Amino acid sequence: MLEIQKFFDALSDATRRRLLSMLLIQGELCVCELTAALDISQPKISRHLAVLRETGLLAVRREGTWIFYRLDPQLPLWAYRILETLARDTPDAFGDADRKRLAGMVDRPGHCCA
Amino acid sequence: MLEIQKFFDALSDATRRRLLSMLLIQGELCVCELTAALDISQPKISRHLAVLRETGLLAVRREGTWIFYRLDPQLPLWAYRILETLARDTPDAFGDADRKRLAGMVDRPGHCCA
DNA sequence: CAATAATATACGCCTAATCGAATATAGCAA
DNA sequence: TTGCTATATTCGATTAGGCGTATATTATTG
Repeated sequence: MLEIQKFFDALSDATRRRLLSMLLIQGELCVCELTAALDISQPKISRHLAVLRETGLLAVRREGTWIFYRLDPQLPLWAYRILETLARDTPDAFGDADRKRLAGMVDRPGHCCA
Repeated sequence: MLEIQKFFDALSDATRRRLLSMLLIQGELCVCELTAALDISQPKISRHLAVLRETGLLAVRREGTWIFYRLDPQLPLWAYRILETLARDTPDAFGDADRKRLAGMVDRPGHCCA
């Protein structure tokens, strides 16, 4: 069950807010995509993903060596509402740049050139 | 201007969330009312009110020795939305008890017995 | 069985936030 | 002025959380 205190603790860090915003807008992403999108070291991304996972905000799926994260589909409505406001209505300087870096990433898993 | 980082820092503390919820639901309240409602020491309430004020979330009005706080009426929409979800839709164990204590308070400023 | 790629965790260090207790300030009334 | 009430601030101690670096794990491929 999602605890309010842990929920807001999670949101108090900018990296974690960027991760949540990306996942809300883009859907499922793997660690390497998030690392490229935010342009942040892999251990740092992994640690913050672990915090979000333990908080109960993220669901995980493994596919080979890749590990895909997404917002937990069972998120309570109040939590989802707040995350949606954060991702869509907040004047965040990062959102655009992060999505641009993701779009420019080469060799994205699941995006083979067909 | 309200900074996102400071906004979420403010929400990461339970006492500050309780203060914001009370002010959103009840409107303007003075420090002694908030102290009674939350049943928390006056210096602690004052310190957290100062944080919220400096963050840009609260507006202040003095009337004699009383100091009344309310949500800043100029709050950006995204911030107000999040606070509203917090105050109304969150399964918070404190909200009901806090309001009950406020209702039971005697000698509330501005609530003379008529 | 290597060797490599993707991801996760452990370790020390450092900064920042919170607390209780004590004290300071401001307004009002006599 | 003195005293009283409401509110704010300071102080020192403790604790939690973030960081970078290094290392461990897990799965795949040859």
